[in-house]
Amino acid sequence: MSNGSSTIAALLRECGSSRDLARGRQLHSQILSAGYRSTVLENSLVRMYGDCGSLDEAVDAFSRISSRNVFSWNILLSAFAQRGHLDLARALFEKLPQRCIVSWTEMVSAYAQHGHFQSSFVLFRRMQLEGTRPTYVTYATMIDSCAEAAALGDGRAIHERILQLGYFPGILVIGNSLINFYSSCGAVEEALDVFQSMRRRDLITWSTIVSGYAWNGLGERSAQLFQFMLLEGLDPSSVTLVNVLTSCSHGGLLDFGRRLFVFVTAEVPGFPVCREHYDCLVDLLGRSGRLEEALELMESMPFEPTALGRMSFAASCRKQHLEGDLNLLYEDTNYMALKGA
DNA sequence: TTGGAATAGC
Repeated sequence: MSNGSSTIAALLRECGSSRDLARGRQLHSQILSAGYRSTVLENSLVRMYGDCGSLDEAVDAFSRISSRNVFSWNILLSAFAQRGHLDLARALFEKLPQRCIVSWTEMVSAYAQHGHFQSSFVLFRRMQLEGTRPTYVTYATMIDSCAEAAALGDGRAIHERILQLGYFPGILVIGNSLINFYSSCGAVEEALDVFQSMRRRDLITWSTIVSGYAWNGLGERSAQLFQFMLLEGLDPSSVTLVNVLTSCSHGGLLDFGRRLFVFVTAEVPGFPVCREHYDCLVDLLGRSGRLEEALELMESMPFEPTALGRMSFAASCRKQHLEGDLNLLYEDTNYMALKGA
């Protein structure tokens, strides 16, 4: 019987990560008709609805839990926090019957992810004053917060603390966050120092450092590191390509980005090319001032551009203060953007 | 069972 409910919990989890609300609801009614009742399962339902973005149903499922535990509360908090309902999340947080390190970290992380750098810092301090010890996840969150705010000094201080606590170089995600932090602040040499002192590196580590160089306009070194990544036997994932192409856009690396796209899609067997990659390419061309090429690509690519892709193209046109012929092009795409949005 | 993995222009 408990076997059955753990299988259902896993299925619910799948629905959440693929945002398959319809299937989640279906499972929900199956659970009800089978008469399954356990807090684990009820918590999984709240989580599924939260992950699918249906907060009303998450709240409803929460309110029906017969005996709520600390997991139930944290899952609800996370549903509010991750959808950006910071006030709701905060109110819940201050009433929470039991508050643990996960609740604190979730709240700190929510502020960081939505650009409230000060609030995340204040809460991080309060948490320690109230006697809760941060874990490495909390520190990784704080490093992300500093990356988001480009707060080089604060991030360095946290880096120091991380070293004192011994969370680096041993813990992989701490290293990954630090690389992201230093390169977001333009401190690529420090990002490389972190990269080199890591004991273990995964695909995220490599793609973060490759992106970091691209983001800062250092195409040669980015390309070099990308080669090393392949030599290490790591295949770029779909996310890696989006990530690096986006960084190329930011760093103005038109040639590297274009070559990378061609290489990966042609040379990596079974690489899952999707519309997001084409959107990135359109964005890269647009930002590099190649508006006509971007438009050609939009018309010839094997996927319909997404609303985001169209918007980014329209933004490139607007940014370049188009005149003459290109004005027409702007009108067209603006129209497309409006239609697509 | 809950919080670390990502898709980043201001």
